[in-house]
Amino acid sequence: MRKVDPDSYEPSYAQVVRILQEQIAVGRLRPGDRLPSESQLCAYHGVSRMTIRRAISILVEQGAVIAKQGQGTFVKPMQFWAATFGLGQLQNLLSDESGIRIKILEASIKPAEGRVTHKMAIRRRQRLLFMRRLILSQDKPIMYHREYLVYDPSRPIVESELEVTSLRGLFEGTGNSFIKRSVLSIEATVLKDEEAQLLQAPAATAAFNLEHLFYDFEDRPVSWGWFICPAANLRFTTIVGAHNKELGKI
Amino acid sequence: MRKVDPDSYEPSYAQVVRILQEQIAVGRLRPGDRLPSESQLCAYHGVSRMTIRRAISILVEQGAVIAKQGQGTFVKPMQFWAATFGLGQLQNLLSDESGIRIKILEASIKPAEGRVTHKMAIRRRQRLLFMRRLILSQDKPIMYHREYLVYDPSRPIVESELEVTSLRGLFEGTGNSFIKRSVLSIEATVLKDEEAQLLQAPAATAAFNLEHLFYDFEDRPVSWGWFICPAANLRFTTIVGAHNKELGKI
DNA sequence: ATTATACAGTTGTATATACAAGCTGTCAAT
DNA sequence: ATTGACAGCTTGTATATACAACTGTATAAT
Repeated sequence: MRKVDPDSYEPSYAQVVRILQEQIAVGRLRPGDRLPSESQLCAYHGVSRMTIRRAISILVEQGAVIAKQGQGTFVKPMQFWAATFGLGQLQNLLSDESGIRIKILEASIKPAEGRVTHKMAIRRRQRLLFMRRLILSQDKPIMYHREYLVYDPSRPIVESELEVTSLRGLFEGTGNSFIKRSVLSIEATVLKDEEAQLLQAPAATAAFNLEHLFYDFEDRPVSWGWFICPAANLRFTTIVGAHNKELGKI
Repeated sequence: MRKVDPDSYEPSYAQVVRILQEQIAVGRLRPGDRLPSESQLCAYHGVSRMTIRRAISILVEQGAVIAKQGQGTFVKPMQFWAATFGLGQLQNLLSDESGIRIKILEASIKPAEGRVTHKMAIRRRQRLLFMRRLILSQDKPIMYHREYLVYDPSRPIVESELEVTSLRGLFEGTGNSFIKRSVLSIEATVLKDEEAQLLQAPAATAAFNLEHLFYDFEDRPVSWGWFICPAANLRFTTIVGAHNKELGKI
């Protein structure tokens, strides 16, 4: 079993993390097994207990092990529910920055009606900016975006949104610093006729519907919208459990 | 501004975390702002630097702040891409443990053909157990599951799977300890005729397709399957950015 | 036999200390 | 004006120490 090399450029605590991760990934340590106690690891690796604790606390954060006071630290079994899917995958889809273009289909002022007033917590008939965008990759449409924006002179969000023509700007862009948090929601849907036509997809195609609701620092909604992305363009993948990156990214 | 109370039951480092989180959630600290330096926080709260560091490292883990050596620690802007969706939501759907029942539609031995041999990395015509399950909630079908399992006498996974009639067993259940990791993938699909009939849904309904591929500790695939869940039954939601749970779970 | 007590071993919290590494501005030498 | 050295700040790594909280076991008292 490998030990910590104090002369390595890699910090001691990181080495301990890596070594323990490997032990788990290889199966030397199996779910339910107890790790060596902190003092044992100290003695073995020749580092202080705080360094060992730092390493183990990282593994606890990752969800790889669980520490029980008075008993020891144990390897966690794979938790199906622990799986998480990140929007980073969407980013991959749109990574070829250059080929991405945004086409604005509509930008009009509408009075609020129906669901919008409720979702955005505003008065009926208050003026809203309604936008429809088409995200193109190599001039082929891959996503369709509809969005309501509050129209408030004191908040220059609308103006900055109008300037957004790159996808980067759409998310990390100008309006970003006005937004404190956002509620996101993913549904599975079937393309409506209008959507299918715009996305140049056959009718009744499966698609993801990513709904977003942005709030400013006063906790007022500022934007409500949806991204429609045909299933063919998007897939969320993740790995849960022990996996060793070095071992050939299995 | 609140200080750490050394007499509280709550550990000092946790208090520091909470206080800083509140400062961010309330907008007292905004994206891009620099936090007080560690030594300033020490002096203010009357705790040691290690305690402050521990608190800050937790915020760094959470992605709320970013620490830059030589410069300081800064509040992170909301990162759209940082959003993650957990399968825990699925668990909610199936939380009313009692009402859930699993109906086995089929359990037959088949020789491997086509895609399966590739996905599970086995020889053609090797014997596989093929299962079809229907997950019912209050006797109404909500999910449809198809799965291939390797049939290996030395690995008693198949036997344990056959006994699974509760959903808990399906995931956290008996076979769990044999599985080291799993690759999960979510797609949007449209129900096929067979699926729609089984799920008592109209044809051409939108649905999620959750594909899973389980590996054992020798990194051999042991199970490949899909959950089909109509969109009406499932929705993934998450919050990204600064949110204050105490502030009325907005 | 049952119940306390004590003890050893574990993780959890907290402090004080030292030095390394990185950034920025100031000031002096060129 | 440019360059270089340095001081003063920041976060990063690592150690040694002390005590608290918890668990399980062994031992002693009842």
